[in-house]
Amino acid sequence: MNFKGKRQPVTIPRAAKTLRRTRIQEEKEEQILEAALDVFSASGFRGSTIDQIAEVAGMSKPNLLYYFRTKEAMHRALIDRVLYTWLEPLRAFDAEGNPEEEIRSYIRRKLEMARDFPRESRLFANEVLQGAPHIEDELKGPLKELVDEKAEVIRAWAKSGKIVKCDPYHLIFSIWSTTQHYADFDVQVRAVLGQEHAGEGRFEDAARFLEQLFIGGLRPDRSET
Amino acid sequence: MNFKGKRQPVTIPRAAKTLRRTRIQEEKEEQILEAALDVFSASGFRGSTIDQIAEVAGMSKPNLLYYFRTKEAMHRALIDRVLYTWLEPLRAFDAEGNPEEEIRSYIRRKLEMARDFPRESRLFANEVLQGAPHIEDELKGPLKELVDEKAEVIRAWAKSGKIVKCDPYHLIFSIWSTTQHYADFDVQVRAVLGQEHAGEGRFEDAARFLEQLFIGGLRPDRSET
DNA sequence: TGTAATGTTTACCAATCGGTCAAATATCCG
DNA sequence: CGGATATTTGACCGATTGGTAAACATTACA
Repeated sequence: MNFKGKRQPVTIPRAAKTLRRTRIQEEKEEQILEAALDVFSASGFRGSTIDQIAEVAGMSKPNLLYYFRTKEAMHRALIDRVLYTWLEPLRAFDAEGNPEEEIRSYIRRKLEMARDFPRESRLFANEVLQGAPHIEDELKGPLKELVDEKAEVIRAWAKSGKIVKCDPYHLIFSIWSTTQHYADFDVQVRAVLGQEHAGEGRFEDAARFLEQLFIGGLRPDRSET
Repeated sequence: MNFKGKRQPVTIPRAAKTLRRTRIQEEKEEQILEAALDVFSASGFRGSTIDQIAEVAGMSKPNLLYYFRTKEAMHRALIDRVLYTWLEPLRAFDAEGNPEEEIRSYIRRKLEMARDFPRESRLFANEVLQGAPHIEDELKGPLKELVDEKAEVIRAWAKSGKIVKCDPYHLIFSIWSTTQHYADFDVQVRAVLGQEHAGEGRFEDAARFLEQLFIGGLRPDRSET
């Protein structure tokens, strides 16, 4: 909390007035966040050090701190950036579409994210797992609102008999958990599958299984009491 | 790697010869592991400090280190102790039983563990999430062997038409992920459900949903190509 | 081209990290 | 009781932590 005359660094002049960000700023901040994603996603916030990030980013620690004044600021910037894309698949969930096809493509999209952006998934997993000390507001705010909205869609589907009657929240949880499992618990998945089946094909296998499970499990055949 | 004449502390004389462990040793080691579980499960290995554990355990840091010579030793002892009970539900999986009932009760047991032993679940989640640097051998050894064995059982069920044809490994993964989600991502679950539905009843709701999903999804009705 | 603003680095700081040591204290047992 | 053993503690260590100060280098731009 001191700003004793030090030249104010430009760190994240988010929506600042006329302050343009230079080319170097864009590049370096990108470079830093890329490295920070590597480190934070692998060790969590407390377990990561600025030195590690600096080394991965290929720059000196004070140079890092010129762009992001604290470790927290780096983490915060990363979370903010990642949260939006992380929620995209759920946002694409369409009330007008065919339920079976919507769920199928939601699963597929989430699985593709687990395959293509595992670090982003692990970043959140680490954060939530450790009590979400930095993103509690995001969870109770934007996330909850979006889920509430989509849950209402699912509830409507169930009510009109398009899918089996079920708790929409736990349905969403189960899709999250099953798909993200392949990013977050990757080493365990690989270890259990063994070398033979741990190739990239595991995502195909997972997709096949999960679609079968969810489509079969939600089909409004003979609904339970 | 120094043992310059220091009186060897008794730390974990696992299966040591005639060396009885005193009452105090039992108590203190228990007390330490309890505190270590608290801290490690909340912050991961790298993010936890011996001082934190000492404070939670209500003893001085050197006293802690009298019973466990290093932070790693503490973590290792904790992992070893927890791994066994963590695998119990899967071990109970019975090849002779009724498939539907076996899967149902496996889900229920795993869900009970998520409810009653969330710290144990998070300890593993943290470890695996961060690349399982301390338990790789356990994953590729005992864990894989047990899963291989149970996967064969499931495969047999599928072959004989008792359940739908599906990949047994991904079935097991999906049960792990959906159930452990309620321990590992507890804060997120609570945040999304909101105060109204985040009570203990959420485990009942989850059990209902998951049983419906898995039983429905695996029922050998009209199997896919 | 000059100069003001921006970017980078070296040297450093106090706090905390995992862990050690010797001395002090508590417990056990004959 | 008394001595041997087991337990506990405060003081301390070098390494690492997040972060700073200020000198130095580069860039953008008039």
